[in-house]
Amino acid sequence: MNMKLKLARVEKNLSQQELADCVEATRQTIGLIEKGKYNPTLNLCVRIANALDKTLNDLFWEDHND
Amino acid sequence: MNMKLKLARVEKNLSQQELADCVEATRQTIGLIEKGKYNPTLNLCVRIANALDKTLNDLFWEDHND
DNA sequence: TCTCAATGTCAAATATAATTTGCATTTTGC
DNA sequence: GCAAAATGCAAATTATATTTGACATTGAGA
Repeated sequence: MNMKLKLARVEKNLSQQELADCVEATRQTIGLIEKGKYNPTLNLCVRIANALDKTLNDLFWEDHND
Repeated sequence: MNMKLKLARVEKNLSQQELADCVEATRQTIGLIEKGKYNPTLNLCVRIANALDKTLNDLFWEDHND
């Protein structure tokens, strides 16, 4: 479950459909990424980050310092 | 051309083949990503970043503040 | 020069990300 | 309660990331 992405989207008052339109993806793809059931491509991650004024790390990076 | 990735790999004294083995990918895939001719998946980007002790932003984020 | 490791490149095959379509379920506001 | 928007879900299809295998090129060292 990618909470960071979902929170960033909701903070911008965007529906999954609206975000999908912004990044030229489909609603389903956004939904799956938010649910963590997905392995998107880098380009799509970058488009999403830009659309939400975030960085890759903000949305997709987990610090596993082990 | 993804210089940041190439530099991070060379700093660790890893060949493309060795990095590929670390992240369970092929030499060709690593080579293409370094050449910027490629759109890897998020999982692979994360594996590469971890292998090189870097973050997603370190290797794959360009700041286009416009 | 002669290897040999490292890298570049190409084509074909495979794995899987992403789309499309349709319908079910849940919210939200009237 | 009702209607519409938003989200979840699943199968079939398309697009493309990744692999496999092979061969060429480059650079460093013996």
